Amino acid sequence: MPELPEVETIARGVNARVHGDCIVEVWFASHREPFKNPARSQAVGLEGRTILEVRRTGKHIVCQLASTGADPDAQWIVHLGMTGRLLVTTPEAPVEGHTHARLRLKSGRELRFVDPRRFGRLEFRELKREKAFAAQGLEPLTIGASEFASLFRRRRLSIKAALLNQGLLSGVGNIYADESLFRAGIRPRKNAGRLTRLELERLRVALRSVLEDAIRLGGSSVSDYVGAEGVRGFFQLEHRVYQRTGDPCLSCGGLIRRVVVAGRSTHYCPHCQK
DNA sequence: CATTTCACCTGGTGGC
DNA sequence: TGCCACCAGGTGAAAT
Repeated sequence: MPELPEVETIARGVNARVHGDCIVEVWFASHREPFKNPARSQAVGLEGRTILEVRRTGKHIVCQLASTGADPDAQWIVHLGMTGRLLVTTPEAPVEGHTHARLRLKSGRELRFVDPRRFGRLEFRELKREKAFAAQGLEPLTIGASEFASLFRRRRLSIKAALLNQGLLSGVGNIYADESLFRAGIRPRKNAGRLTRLELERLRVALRSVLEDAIRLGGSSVSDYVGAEGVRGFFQLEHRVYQRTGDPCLSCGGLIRRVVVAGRSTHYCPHCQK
């Protein structure tokens, strides 16, 4: 579901509501183990910790947790998958279906993880033995021109597939891959290694600007995405190609086409993107 | 190796 | 109304 701008919006919203708060009690749904660590050990690790900060890294949400006496600092890492949501509620708020985790906080608030399709992941790390979470790929908001270009050099896959590869860049998903390729005027199926220096630089700038614009508008709410306080984003109103198959291109009037690239729906304007 | 395909899940939508 | 095929913001394992 969520890509970089949505995850950024959620992390900011959650951070504003829970930073400095203390986790009093943790509940996990019994039917599924959330990630590498079993639910029980995550709960034990989380309880009694103070949440120092909640921030985004790639598509991951990292909750930085204070040490408790002998235990060192820790992190709770949340990946929302396709349909995951991280909500701050009151304990009395009705518990909706597919709620997998509830963290009761000292302030009286509750942090909930809800995820119908269960593609999301939860991980607890104690920083004594494990290293702090780090994304594999580079951050598209800050990457420089030469670093960006070198990511794609000599690669034989499509530029769309390369943008989606989290080992190269962290945080780009289907919406923003399509939207940035449109802004840069590049065909999604074009071979990544054959892009010119000029095209790569157009793409880097387009990607950064489309992500920044989307963050400014609170992300894209395509179906049921909501931020921490249940507010929808508005960037879906700015989509120029994503899910606009058969609609007129807003630049040239030609029809937006849908193809499958890298196993994903891919939308582009055949006239504007070469 | 690099690249592609598929399975993992549930729910919504649109055609018949 | 019901049934069914298809689609969905992601990712990692298996296959090529």
